[in-house]
Amino acid sequence: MWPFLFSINKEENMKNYHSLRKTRDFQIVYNQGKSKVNKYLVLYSKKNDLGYNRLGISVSKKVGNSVVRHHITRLIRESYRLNQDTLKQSYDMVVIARNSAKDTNYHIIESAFLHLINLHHLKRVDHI
RNA sequence: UUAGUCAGACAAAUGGCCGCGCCGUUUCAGACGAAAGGGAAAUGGUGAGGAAAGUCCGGGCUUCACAGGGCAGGAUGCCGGAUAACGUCCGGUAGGGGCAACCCUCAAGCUAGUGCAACAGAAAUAAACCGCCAUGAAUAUGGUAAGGGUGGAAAGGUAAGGUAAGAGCUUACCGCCUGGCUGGUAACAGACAGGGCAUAUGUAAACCUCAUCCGAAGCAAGACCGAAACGAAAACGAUAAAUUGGCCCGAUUUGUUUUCAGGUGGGUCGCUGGAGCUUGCUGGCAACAGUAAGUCGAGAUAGAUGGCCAUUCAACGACAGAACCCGGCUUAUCGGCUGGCUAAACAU
RNA sequence: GGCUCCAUGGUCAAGUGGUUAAGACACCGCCCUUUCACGGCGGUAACACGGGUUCAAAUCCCGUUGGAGUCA
Repeated sequence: MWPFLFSINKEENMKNYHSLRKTRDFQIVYNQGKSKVNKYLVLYSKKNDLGYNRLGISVSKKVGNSVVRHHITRLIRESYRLNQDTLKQSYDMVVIARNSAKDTNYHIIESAFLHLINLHHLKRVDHI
C-alpha cells in the first residue's frame, strides 16, 4: 500500500519544475538542440533521456539591471509553470530573453512563450 | 502667505485565487545515497533597501607569516574631542560666499634642499628696452626704478614729504617679519615694541621634509565528512585471479581484499543574537557614553518576494534586489509629509 | 561576491604638465596612367564623461560611465 502512495507523491513532485544548472548542460542544448526565435524570446530545445522536462532561463546583462532581469525570469518561470501540463515530456529547454522583453508584461511573455512552443511542436497532442 | 535653509520619518494601500525560499508543529514513508545527508502532505509563522548599488575608506572574523626593530612602499595632514577604527562624525579657529538662517574649503612645510615655469617680453630669479635726470653736445658716460609695454607672476600697497631725477630715503595707515606680554587645553586672537622689507615670485593633487598610522590576503577566507583519480603498506595469488562466454576450448589483462593516505563530483558547518533595535532617564554645547525596561525582525547556493482579478489614490507608482557581518563616504532617485530657523510682504 | 587593469580619428596606436596632439592603414579631392592598381600632393576626422589642483591638464587628484581579465 505504501509504495503505491509514494509513487503518487512522486507524480505530485513533478509539479515542481526541474532546472538546468551546469554550464555544460546549457552548452549541450546550445550545440545540439534546435532554436526558434520571435520578437521577445529565443527557445532552444533538445530531447533528453530523463523522462521529465528541464528548463533553463538566461537573461543577459544587456537587458537591464538586476531588478529587470529577475522580473523577466519570474515571468518566464510563471509561463512555464502554468503551461507545463500541456507540454510533451523528456525535453531540455533553454529560454533566452531578448532586449525587447524588458518593456513587456506577463501576457505578452506568455503568448510569446506559447508561440515558440508551437513552433517546436512540443505541445502534447492529446491536449489539443 | 511666498521664497529659502537645516533636520527627521516614509518609499502606494486593502482583499481574493494560484505559486516560491526558510523555520516550527502534526501525520505518512524509512524509499534514495558508499557516507555525510535526506523525502511527501497539511497547518502556522516569516521572508529585500534608503541607498541592499559603487567597492572608495575603516573594523570584526578566518587563514598564512611573524623574537624584536628598521628600510622600502602606501595613507592621512589647522586645533581639540568622539569612536572598535576611519580619509567618518561633533565642536572650535582661519579664509571665502550669502541681506539672513546657513553653507563651502586636499587648510602642515617652497624663509631645509632639488626640479619646473612653454609663448610673449629688454629681462623669469635675472636688471635696464622705451623712458626720467645729470655731464657733454646729436653719438656717448653715469645715476635711477616713478611711468609705459609683455606676462599668471617683474624687488610690499596707498598718500604726503623729499630729490637733479628717483628710491622704505623719511613719515602716516595697511600688509609682512621678529620679540616677549595677555586670553585660550590648542589652533589662534588682541594690544605693544622693534625691523625698514635683500627673508626677494609661483608650484608640494612636482620630487621631497616633518608628524601620525599601516604585516598580507580575503567567506570563491577557512573547517569537517567523504564516491573518484594519483599513491603507500600488509595478506592472498602465477598449477592463480579477473573479463569475454549458457559451458568447455580459446582470446585479453595482471590482479583481489584490508588498512592508511588523498580530497575531485557531492554534502555539512562558517550563516546570522549583533560595537543589534525601540522607548525613557542621567552626563556632555554636540558627536557620543552610561543605565533601566521591552524586543528578536531574510539566510538563498544558478540563487526564494511573482502572476491574475477587484477596489481606492497624489492615477499606472522613481532609483533600484540581501549573498559573511558592521561603521562611514560617494553616486542614483518619483514624490508628498512633519518640525526648527531666516528674509520679504500683508494683517493684528 | 572579491580582486586587478584599461579607455586618444572608422581601425591600430605614440605622446617629460607648455607649438596647431606624432604616425600608419582606411576615406575624400587633385596629379600620373588609355583605364585600374602602384606612386606623388593635399584634406576631413580623436584625448569616454563631470568636477578640482595649476598661469596652463590628454597627462596630476576625486567621482561617474563603459569595457576586459582573474579567483570555484
